[in-house]
Formats: sequence, C-alpha cells, structure tokens
Amino acid sequence: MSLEEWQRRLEAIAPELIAELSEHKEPAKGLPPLEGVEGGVVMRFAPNPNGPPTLGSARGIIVNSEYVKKYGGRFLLRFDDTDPVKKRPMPEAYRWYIEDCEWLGAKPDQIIVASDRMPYYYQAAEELILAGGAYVCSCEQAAFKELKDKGIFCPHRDQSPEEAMSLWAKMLSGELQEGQAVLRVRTDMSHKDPAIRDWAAFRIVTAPHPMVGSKYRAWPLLDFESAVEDHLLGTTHILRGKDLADSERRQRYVYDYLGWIYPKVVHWGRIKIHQFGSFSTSKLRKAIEAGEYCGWNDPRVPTVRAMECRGIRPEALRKFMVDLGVGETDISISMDSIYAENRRLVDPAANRYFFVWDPVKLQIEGDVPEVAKAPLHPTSDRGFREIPAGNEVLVCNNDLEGLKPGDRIRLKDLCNIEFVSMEPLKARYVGTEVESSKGKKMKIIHWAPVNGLPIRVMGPEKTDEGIGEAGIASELGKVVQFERYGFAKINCLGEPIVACFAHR
RNA sequence: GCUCCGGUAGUGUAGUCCGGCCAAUCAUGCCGGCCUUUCGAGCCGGCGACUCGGGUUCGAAUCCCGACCGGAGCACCA
Repeated sequence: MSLEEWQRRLEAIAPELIAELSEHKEPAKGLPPLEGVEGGVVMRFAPNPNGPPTLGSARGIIVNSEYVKKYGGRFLLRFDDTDPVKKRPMPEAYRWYIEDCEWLGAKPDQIIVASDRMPYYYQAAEELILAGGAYVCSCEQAAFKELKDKGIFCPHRDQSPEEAMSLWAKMLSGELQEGQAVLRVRTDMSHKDPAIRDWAAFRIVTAPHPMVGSKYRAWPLLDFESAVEDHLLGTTHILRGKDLADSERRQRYVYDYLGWIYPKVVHWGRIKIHQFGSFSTSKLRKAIEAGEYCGWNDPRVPTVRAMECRGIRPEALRKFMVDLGVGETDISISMDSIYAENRRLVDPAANRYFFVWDPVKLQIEGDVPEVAKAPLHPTSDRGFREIPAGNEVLVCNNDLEGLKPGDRIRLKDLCNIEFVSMEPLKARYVGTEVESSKGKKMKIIHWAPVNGLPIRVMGPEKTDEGIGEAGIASELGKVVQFERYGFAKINCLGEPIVACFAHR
C-alpha cells in the first residue's frame, strides 16, 4: 500500500487523529502556567529586610509580580522581620526593598510588615491552643531534639488547652524567661520525616526589635508567622525556595486545626552566579561593614542596586528571570545572558565616547586637525561630538604593544599616523582619508585629548583610571559606550568622573 | 542517621503530566565568514545534550525499578 493509500484510509477511519497530528504543540513561552488561577491570584514576596535585595531576591520579586501581571490580582511585599537578633532587620532595608521593587517594575499593591502585626499572630496562637493544636514546651532545645529524633513525646505534650493557655500567658507576661519555653505545634511525633515533628511556633526574645523596640517578648518563628499571614492575606500561590520545602507540610497542621485552606505551592531551586560565587546577605553585610566594598551598590556586589548603578536595565533582569523559569533544579547561571540582554537594550541608546585607560602621550608632527568630529552613534543619526586634537593626544599604552617605528595606524575619526619612535613616543601625520587606512587594513585605535577629563571606571573585576573626552560630562546618569572598552553608566561628575562598568 | 527534591549541549531552558510530531527547542557561549573608521551592533554558517543500567512497549528524553551524582531539611534563623 502506498503512502497516499494509507493516508486515505486513515482519513476514512479516524479523521480526528489527522487533526490531532497536524496540530502543532506550541512551544511554551514564558513562565509555566499556574493551577487554579480563576478569579486572579494573590502572591507575595516575603524577604527578611536584613540588607538590600540581591539578584536572588530579584528573581522572587520579578517572577511573583510577573504571574500577577499574567493572571491579574495582587502582588504583595511582606517583610518577615520576626527575628530581632539572629536575622536582625536593618531599618533602611525596608525602604530599599520598596525602591528596588519599583525599579524592577514590580510596585507592590500592598506592603505588610510582620513586626507590625503581632496581635494577629497572638490571636492565631490562642485559637490554635484552644483547638488543641499547640502546647508550651519547656524542654531544653537539645533534649527535645533527642526525643524528637526517637519519636518520643516530651513531658509537656499532654497539656490540656487550659494548661497551655496559662503557660502561654506566662510567656507573654514575662514570668517565663528567654530559653525557658516555646510554643510548639502538635503535629505527629511518629511522622517519618523528623523535620515535621512538633515544630516550634513561638519563642521568647527579650532583645529590642529595631522597629518596635521591646513591645513584644514572644516572637513567632517563620513557619508560624508565614502560615498565618498567607491565610490572612488570602495568598493563592506561594513561590518558595527548596530550602523551605518542608514548610508546607509543617504549616498544614496549623491550617487543618484552624480550618483554613492552604495556598498552592511551587518550589524552585537554589541559584548561584558564576561571577559572584556563593553569597549571602549576611556575608555581604560583614564585608561591607569591614570596608571591603564601598557600599551596597559597589559594582562588585550582586545586589539589585549595584545592577542599577552599573546601568543594567530592569527589563534585562526581568527577561532573564522569566526565561529561567521556576524549575526545582539548582542552577548556576552566568551573568553573560543578562549582559547580552542588556546590551540589546542599551546599544541603540548609548552615545559613544573615547576613554583612554593607562594613557600615554603621543606627539604627532604635521598637520593634524585641531578638532575631530566623531558620530555619537555608529548607526542612528544623533549628531556629532567635537574632540580637540592637535599635535599631542593620549593613547592607551597597551595599544602600542608590538608596534615599531615605520608602522602605520589610524586614530579613529581623526587621521592616519606613522610611528617615528617609540621611546619617546613620536609619530607623524600621514593623511586623514579613511580609505587609505581601510585598504591596508590599518589598525584603528581610539584616543583622547591631552586636556581631557579624568575618568574612573569601576567594574566588577577591576577599576580603570584614565582620560576621556569632555562630552562625557553631559551624560550624568546615562549609559554610554566607551569605544573598544564597553558600556558604563556615568554616576558622578567629580574629579574624576566616576562611571560603573556594565559589560563589554 | 532519618526525610524530601532534582539530574536534557559549557551555562540556562523547551519537551516529561497524556510514550510516536524529538536523528530533541530557544537563548547565551564558543568557532568561522560577511559587514562596520570600536575589541560594540548587525547578518550568515558551524559546534555542542537526553547521568548510567535494567524493565514495559511495535516504539522511551518521556512510564516502572535500581544505581550513581547533586541539592535541601531535621533551629528557641529567615
């Protein structure tokens, strides 16, 4: 039977199969779909404000807000600042998160600060106690762990709700001291996963909290605070790191006791960045306090502010994070993709300038034009910059490597020269026509006027000092391209002008 | 020790739920060419992967079992 015959027979027997075959599976674009999104979603990003957002935070901010954009609903920024000591919040960091969210194009619809909402947690704790879901445990931490590992009940576990309630009151009143008691959720001491067994919901911390001082002495732990908040806020979907993968199974006990409905959860793996290695906010904070970096926006640091400072566009970050998706695999990414994305955005907009690093003076005999006219952009017609030239200019020292007297090169947008001597550095003018340089495939280098502006370019790997043309001073806050060097953002017009390097 | 999760090119990613459109997608990277008064941009071409072993099946990246590798949790941290 021929192919055509088969085709015809199939059409006769099962036309729906043909239709299915010809229907192409659309390649999935963007983020994977979420379940149960009818009526919109409520999603939150919940950091501890103990430093500014990092690239890791950016992923959380962007992906959460992207889903809200996709399905409609509300994007919440919630500060889980319930540890006044070990993860001590920084008062400035609250503002930093809000600013960076907005900069990333993810302005929160609501901002929640956990330390402001303690009464809710106390109320939930009491409901939980009354429902028989929690007890006050005064075991020593290590002793409890031992029991827990063996799956044995601790002596406090059989408390009645009334007993638990009166002990809870003592936690709040100050009759019980720090370390003497915790409120525990009654789960299942024989649960096969020890991580789930009777976890602590509240502990006593007497140190003042940076935001609310000594107003409270019983502080909820993350799993409890977050469980209550997600219910209160009507969170529909939670995006959570794999490190918190146990939270759902723990928090479900609270939800079940109180008759709440648990949100849908998606996990994602850890993210590491080649160029920055592994970093943590607390590690960064230490290094910055020690003066190793000049602040949270130092170009060597993986914070969102540092990206902004370097001229990375929020759109580049968004595109990148959306492309990463939400896999549970741990990933190790490279900044290269972000740079490529950003270059696409920034290249059409950035004016071109000459910046000469490691400058050396070059004397040129002859009729060198007094001023060069160079386009601000190679392809879009944005006019010209005028650069004073003359018989003395500056060039990069490393462009001289391998050159000898008699060699000819072209100074871009100026003229062609022939080297007369390398030490001292002298050359002579041999014409201005581009054509003669082109035909001979002459090397083309850039240069700077001797009375140019001192420039410092700080980058993630190194800092370069040199001289640039005067027009750079009119680009404050903008990204420019230093020809044959890379893109940088002009951040400060002092002496020197300070720019941050973005990428090549 | 107990528990959970994951393994597609150098790096990410699509496909895995519902096995045949997959001799496996896209991006980035790398290599070569063209173009360009920048080592930038653009254009063209190329490189490169289903962790391994069994099983089920006419057919497996996709389902099952095992191994190996990697990550995470078992805090009075978030």
